[in-house]
Amino acid sequence: MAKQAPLTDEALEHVARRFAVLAEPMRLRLLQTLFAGEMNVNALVDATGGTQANVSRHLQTLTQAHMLSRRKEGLQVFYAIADPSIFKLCELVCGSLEKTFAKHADSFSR
Amino acid sequence: MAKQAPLTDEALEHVARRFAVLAEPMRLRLLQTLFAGEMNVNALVDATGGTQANVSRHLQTLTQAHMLSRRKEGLQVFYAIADPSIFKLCELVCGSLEKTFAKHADSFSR
DNA sequence: AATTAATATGAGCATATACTCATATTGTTG
DNA sequence: CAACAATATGAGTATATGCTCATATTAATT
Repeated sequence: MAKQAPLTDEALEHVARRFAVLAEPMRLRLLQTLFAGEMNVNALVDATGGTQANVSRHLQTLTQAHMLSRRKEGLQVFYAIADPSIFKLCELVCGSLEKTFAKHADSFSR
Repeated sequence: MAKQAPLTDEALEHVARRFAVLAEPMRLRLLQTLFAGEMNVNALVDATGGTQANVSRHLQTLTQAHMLSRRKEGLQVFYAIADPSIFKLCELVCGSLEKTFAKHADSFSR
């Protein structure tokens, strides 16, 4: 097993930034919706129930973090999940949450 | 492969909350330091270079999220990583970052 | 009991970011 | 070229959260 190299402050900020991108319910909702495959903005607006402006902004955030890819086709813009590690990340967190949930039940609602 | 069940709004908020806890450099620094094993607050203050007040607050946040355990022994309080999925989470994000970093290099510094 | 040590917490300020509304931009069609 | 459709963005407001300083709490020691 390799020894854990201490991360630089800069590296830590990058990691933190990445987690921050995932720390918004609407962005998670968008990612979850895109699990089914590529989709344009209007479809995402419909699927998530958000406003067009807000969805657009969140898509920008996800794209800048290289989590989504962006493909323009005429008037429409299609987004898709670009980083497959997102799947595993969400699985991990969900799984861990379930365990914690089972153990602590009541105290969990915050 | 099981079909992806759509998450409720409440579930999404829990997941987002969990990511948010990991979205702070100082908290990541604390977690990284604790990878070596249980440690008391003073040791963590020294290791991270943070102020006592700030470290204490972040430890509280991590503990409330069930990521750390807390053990009191006389005057001292010892914290340890309570959720092993943290290790994998950090590995995943770091690995993914490295790949993205390699690909996009310059555009990465934000 | 008084003093000291280790940790936690209240209050206040500064900053970041999510949301909305309106408008700009970009590309299509008649 | 005018009108329209899909997406992006500027400006402003509200809220959340991190940080610091000072002080409170808890437990040990003399």
